[in-house]
Amino acid sequence: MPITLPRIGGRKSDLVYDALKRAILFRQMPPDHQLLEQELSGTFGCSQGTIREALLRLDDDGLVRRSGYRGTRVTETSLDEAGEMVRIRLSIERGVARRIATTGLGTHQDEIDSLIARMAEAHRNDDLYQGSELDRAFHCALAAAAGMELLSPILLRCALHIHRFTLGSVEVPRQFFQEAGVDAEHRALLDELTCGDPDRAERAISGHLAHVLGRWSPSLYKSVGPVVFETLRK
Amino acid sequence: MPITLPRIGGRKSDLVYDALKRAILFRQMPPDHQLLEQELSGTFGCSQGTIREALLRLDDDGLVRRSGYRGTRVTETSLDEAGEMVRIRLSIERGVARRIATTGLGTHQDEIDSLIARMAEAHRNDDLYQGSELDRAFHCALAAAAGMELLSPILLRCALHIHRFTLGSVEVPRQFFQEAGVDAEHRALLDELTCGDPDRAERAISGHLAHVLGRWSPSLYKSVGPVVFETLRK
DNA sequence: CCACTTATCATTATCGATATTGATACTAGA
DNA sequence: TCTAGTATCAATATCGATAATGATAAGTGG
Repeated sequence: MPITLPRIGGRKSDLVYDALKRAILFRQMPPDHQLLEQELSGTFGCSQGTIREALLRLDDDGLVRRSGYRGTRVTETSLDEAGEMVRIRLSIERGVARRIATTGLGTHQDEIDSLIARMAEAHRNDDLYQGSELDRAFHCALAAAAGMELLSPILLRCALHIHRFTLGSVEVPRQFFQEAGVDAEHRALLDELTCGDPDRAERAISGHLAHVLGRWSPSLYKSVGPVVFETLRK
Repeated sequence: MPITLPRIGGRKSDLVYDALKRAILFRQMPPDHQLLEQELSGTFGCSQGTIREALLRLDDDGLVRRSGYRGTRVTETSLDEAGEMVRIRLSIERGVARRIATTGLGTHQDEIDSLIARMAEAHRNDDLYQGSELDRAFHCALAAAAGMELLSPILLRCALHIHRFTLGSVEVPRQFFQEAGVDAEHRALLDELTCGDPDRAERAISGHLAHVLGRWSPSLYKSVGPVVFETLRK
């Protein structure tokens, strides 16, 4: 019987990246907060180069801004920009939904099922960060299943900034997050997506995004405007 | 009189990044080509860490795919994915155009003028790579002027992959590129954008993208479908 | 012959030290 | 006092060497 030991090893830069990302998403590090490579290398007990690698990734995520030789700072966010992210995300995911409706999930079926399960798990454990990571991974996997892998990074980025906005300005009651429905909701979404009808699939994904956003951040949802989620692409 | 010397210094990783990017865009390194950090460090005469930094950036651009401990390879491209990039880009730029129509270019005026001038210069020198870099910077600056700076990276990425597709499968006659009209074209676009009428601005940017794409890659333009460029957002 | 372990190899990941940069405070001369 | 030049400082950027990883080939007991 294979006993589970605490995962030792793995890339240190990943740990640093995750820790910093978490801190930024939850506003423990507010916008404009400065990050020093050497200081962080002390904090995390690793070398400056490892910190640098994590910071480079955060920079590409748009969570920090690096200006050569002059330091690294946490970026700002705004309702407007989050709104734009929502619109782009919606546009991408509509296309993804339509394509999945006709081609199915292919080899990504298992991966996607597993992601839904792990998301439910994270929700049970009340792990917001893990939940948001998995949610992004889930939608990203849908894009991959639709054969739009080059779009995944864009989608990932949009979702990340949306999550950053919603997590940073938490208007969310705890019990919502623990709500058992999250699991069923994703499975229902998946059923609609694979039903074979593009219009129905598109409506399903739009509805899902509207529903979730409306609960997590009513202000952002309102700012984008409900009508945006209702119109069909074609 | 300050004599102009060849720029020495600057970040080495930038030089490496540019050189590799160019090679990928022009298909001197085809999809699936493997890039070895140590070999490249020899080629470029710098350390492995510097190469790594360049490769990380290319990875974020989506031009290469790094899989930990297992190597770095040039990614694939396809007509379908390029088409998606075009649609996303169009969607973003329409929003940018509408906003610029109402708010103007603000402090970005000079920067944008300068970019147009440098683009014309690159065209005169027949420098395709520089031309494409500046074109992306131009559209990116428009987004920034519209106050959508978080969108810039996404736009940049879309444009990059579109350029990669068009540059990689050159159906382009040389004389087109040297055509004097490129400069005037961008200035005319700018005039339309700042005319104050959102609908007109949106039509202008859509027309510009359709026009340019149609000349650079008729097949991609056709694949996306002309009608996509015609419909108004609102 | 086969499952399972071990060795080897190609490649990336990490480290600690040092070089470079850009901003700012300081200083000497007109 | 002003100003050009210089020293200092807080940062990142780079380097060369070494460690860790994953894939695969080679060996080993059954």
